[in-house]
Amino acid sequence: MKSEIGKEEREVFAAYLAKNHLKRSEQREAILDVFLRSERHLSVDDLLQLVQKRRADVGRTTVYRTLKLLQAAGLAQELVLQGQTRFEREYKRQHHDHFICKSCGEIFEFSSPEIERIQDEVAADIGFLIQGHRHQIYGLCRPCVSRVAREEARR
Amino acid sequence: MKSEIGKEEREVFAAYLAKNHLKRSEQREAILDVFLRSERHLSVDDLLQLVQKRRADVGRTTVYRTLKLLQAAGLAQELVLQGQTRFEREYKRQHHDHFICKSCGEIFEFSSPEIERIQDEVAADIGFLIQGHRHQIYGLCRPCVSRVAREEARR
DNA sequence: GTTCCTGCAAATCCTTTGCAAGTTC
DNA sequence: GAACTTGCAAAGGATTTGCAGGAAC
Repeated sequence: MKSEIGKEEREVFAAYLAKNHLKRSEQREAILDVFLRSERHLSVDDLLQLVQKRRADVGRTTVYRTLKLLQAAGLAQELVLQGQTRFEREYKRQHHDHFICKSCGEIFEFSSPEIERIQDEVAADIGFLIQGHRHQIYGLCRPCVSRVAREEARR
Repeated sequence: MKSEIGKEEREVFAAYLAKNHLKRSEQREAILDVFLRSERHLSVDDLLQLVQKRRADVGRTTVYRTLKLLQAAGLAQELVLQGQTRFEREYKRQHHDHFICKSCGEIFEFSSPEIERIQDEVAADIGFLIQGHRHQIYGLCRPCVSRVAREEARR
């Protein structure tokens, strides 16, 4: 079972390490495994805590260092949401952007080819070569909108 | 002359201070003035240096604190571009987003009602109430694209 | 006079780095 | 054995906070 999850990513990581004369280690594998199993947008602390459940001796420093490797290998991507740095899987995932609920912190993903198309047009107008983008929408998610509405009504 | 620039913003700031039982000070006025005169996207350091040209005794702490007030008063807005915190004028400015050139660091503004419209649609689909957004596009600006192309050709 | 501001130094928070000991190749 | 990795502690950078003295109301 364990070996099924993220098999491809594991190979990509192994290849990345090999290509750069780096070594595998139990810590790196544990971190990658936990990272791949979590579908969420993890902070360094989230990841550290999850990893430490499995191996209590893994240090925060190693998590930071491994995340850098995962990014370099194209497996992870860093986002800064509401001032918080988070990481998500990147490998072979469709590009997407984020809604962030300011009330509950929930993060929703979205993607819009139409928006991307318009971006390209705007960029072409000023001769800008796009290499990447970040698009974050803040507000309240449906449950929080309802909750706030109820609270308002109660006053 | 001096009194003409940002007259309205000065009034907004004065009103904000009054409403919150806060006091005016020469430092705050100097910071606001420098901030309003600069059309760029300033880091705290940029702003500090500019302010200190006028009043060498203004401390970094005061700049931080005043920027918080300017944000609360709706006069300034914080952006995080390429990991750098910057501030720009917000009062009565049309909403806009940013292109950032990774090579020269130049920042270009853009706005697209069409993108905003699509955002609204996507948000409506999931019942999300939009309160704000950040949309940043990274890449190379026209001059840098040309420069890079020339450099490539020379090899 | 009371309340608010200011600058400094110290404290925090997040992240990176130096290093000695342990692993992988 | 050589080269790389680890965790710790220390260093860094950015921002905030405690506080005593100074300014605004």
